[in-house]
Amino acid sequence: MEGRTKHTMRDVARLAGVSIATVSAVINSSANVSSERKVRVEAAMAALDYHPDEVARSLKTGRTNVIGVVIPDITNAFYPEVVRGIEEAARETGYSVLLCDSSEDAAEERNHLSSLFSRRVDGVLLACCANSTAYDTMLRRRFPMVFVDRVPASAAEGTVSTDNIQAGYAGARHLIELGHKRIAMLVGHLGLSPHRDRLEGFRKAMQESHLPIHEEYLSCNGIAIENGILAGRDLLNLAAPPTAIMVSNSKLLFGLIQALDEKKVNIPDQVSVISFDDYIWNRYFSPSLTTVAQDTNELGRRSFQLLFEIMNRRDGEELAEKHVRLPAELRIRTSTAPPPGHAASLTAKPAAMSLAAS
Amino acid sequence: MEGRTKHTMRDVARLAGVSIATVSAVINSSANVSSERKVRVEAAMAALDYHPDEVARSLKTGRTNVIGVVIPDITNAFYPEVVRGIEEAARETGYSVLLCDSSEDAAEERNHLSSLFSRRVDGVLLACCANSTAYDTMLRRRFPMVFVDRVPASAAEGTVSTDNIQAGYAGARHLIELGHKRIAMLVGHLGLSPHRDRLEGFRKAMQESHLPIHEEYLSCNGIAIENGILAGRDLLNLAAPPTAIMVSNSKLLFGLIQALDEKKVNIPDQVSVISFDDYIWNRYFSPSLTTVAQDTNELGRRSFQLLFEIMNRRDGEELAEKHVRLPAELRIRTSTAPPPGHAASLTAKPAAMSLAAS
DNA sequence: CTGTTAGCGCATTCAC
DNA sequence: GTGAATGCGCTAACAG
Repeated sequence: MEGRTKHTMRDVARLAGVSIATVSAVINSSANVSSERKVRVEAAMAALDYHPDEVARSLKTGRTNVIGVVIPDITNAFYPEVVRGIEEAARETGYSVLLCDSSEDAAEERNHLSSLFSRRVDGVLLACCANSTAYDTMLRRRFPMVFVDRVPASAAEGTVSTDNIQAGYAGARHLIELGHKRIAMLVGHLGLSPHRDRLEGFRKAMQESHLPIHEEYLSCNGIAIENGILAGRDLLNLAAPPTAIMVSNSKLLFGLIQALDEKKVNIPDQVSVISFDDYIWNRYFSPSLTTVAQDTNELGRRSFQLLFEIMNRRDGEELAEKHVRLPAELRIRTSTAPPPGHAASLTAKPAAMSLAAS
Repeated sequence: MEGRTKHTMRDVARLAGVSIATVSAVINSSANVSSERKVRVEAAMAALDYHPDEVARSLKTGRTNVIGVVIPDITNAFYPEVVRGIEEAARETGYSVLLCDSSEDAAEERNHLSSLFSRRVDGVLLACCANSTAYDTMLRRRFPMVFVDRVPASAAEGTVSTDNIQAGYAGARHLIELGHKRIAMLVGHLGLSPHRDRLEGFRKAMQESHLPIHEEYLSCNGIAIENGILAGRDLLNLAAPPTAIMVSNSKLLFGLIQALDEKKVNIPDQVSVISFDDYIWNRYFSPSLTTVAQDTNELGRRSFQLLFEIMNRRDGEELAEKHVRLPAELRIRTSTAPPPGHAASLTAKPAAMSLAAS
């Protein structure tokens, strides 16, 4: 075998002394082949180091067994975990993953979607970026697609996300139960459903407790570190700064921590901090970080499963579950505490770790 | 346009009133087509929402414009940054990325490699896991392949990695210059080239300074958090515990921090800690973490570029650069300090941030 | 059970 | 410049 010689089914058939169709049959176990011939074919395949050409097979069958995954930023620690879940589920089902990073850019996203379409992937998983509209072209083509995490309001079906309203609610409840009344939130970007939803949950919790929401306590300028720094500084300069801050994203969190550090503000003595998405390092911060966690791996798995259903459904068939919504889980650590000067925190002791079911 | 209707070049040709070959020519700008006909073809393509079938094209041309990327663990924060570099470089060159996660499992890696081969990707980027041998099958097939980060000793060409010997040396030098003499290292896994190389650099620096290396100061049991916890506990239980610890991996670091925390050992007053690979959160730890950083994005870009060369070289042609080695950069923060009881640290003040060139 | 045959959609000779 | 014909490697429908 000298190197990368191309061998086709013809070669295998010839060497095994059978027809091409027989080779195809043993590869796909699509028809019954006598075990004697089967052995001969397998021996020939091994001898020639033959591997079926998936490209040719795809052209013939019209399926590639590849899905496209378009995410806004793989260096955002949230997505690798989702991708892992997708990849695992896909692999178990015989699919490969074409990974595309849109860099939070709508034009790039459009290009990727178009490229994936041309490559004839069987379906697409999309976490869309702000101002994205590329997907409706795909939807109009009846292209199998599922939205993950970042879900457009217009999606009639095929969405998988954490219940972010619940997540925002759970985080805010925790702070309220600790006795906080002046609670701020670094929202992130209102054009992105997770952020928008978390704010909604926050509002809901505040209203339920008849707590005022000061507009100057809300910041929705973006999801980068820089936004966190600026928003943090602004909050600390307020005449009546908040006693607790909820941050809807880890990058914003880093910015906030930096701003807090500049002013030598102590967590949690002077201000409590709670963040979304639980990363492994959160528990190694000091103080360790209270967060509202998502099951990122499950998010990935479920989104593949839903896509799989869509890819394989019969024409016009309805989905058993059009929208998958996963529970969020509050993880209490030491970055949240009763507000300064607050009396005993007995009533504030939370009863359960998970508020998802409330 | 009712949905996902299949349109081929035939349809476009018919609508434009030209032949199939003409359509192909305008798509590939492979031949001169009169501008009048060109416009007609383009209009027809737009009207039919036609997108060339890359599968068919690949079958015909023998190239897929897809590369495979096999990494051991996408949830290891190191790899997403590498993948980002790869993806950017690939996209700029018109390639897509098929992402495979081997879960640090040699058998899984083998399956992925085999699958990628069948899918006729044009080349593969591989960060191999321990005990991996699957790649030599690919190499024997003369399959274009480049090793990234984790490089087998046997690779005759096509490797891209950080100079980890230098990295280990730089980290150890920093500790030595601070005045440390009892220095430990959580090595990770000796079957993985980055870890092995960092240990070598560590040894080199110690020997240069005539400092002894106590075998009980070295731990090479694995790269998981658990290994870090156990190794950390062992070190602290020693009669003469180290005054500085070098950790070759972020997961080991988390484990070590946990062990230190259990014993209420203060960083850097009682023990200095230095880690490899600089992640965004490292500077937000308290104390902020001194690390030896790699240029992960560049690692990705360069590995794609090298693969690109290999994929496109003429038969037997030699590579301009067979092995790419990138410099590491020491980033000094507050987790490293002179050892307890050490006199003024004037001599210990490091002169430059980057020791890469030393 | 096995072999023959006709395309899948496209790029690419070759005649015109 | 343009168009008709051939085949990339495979599957599936059919004939033996």
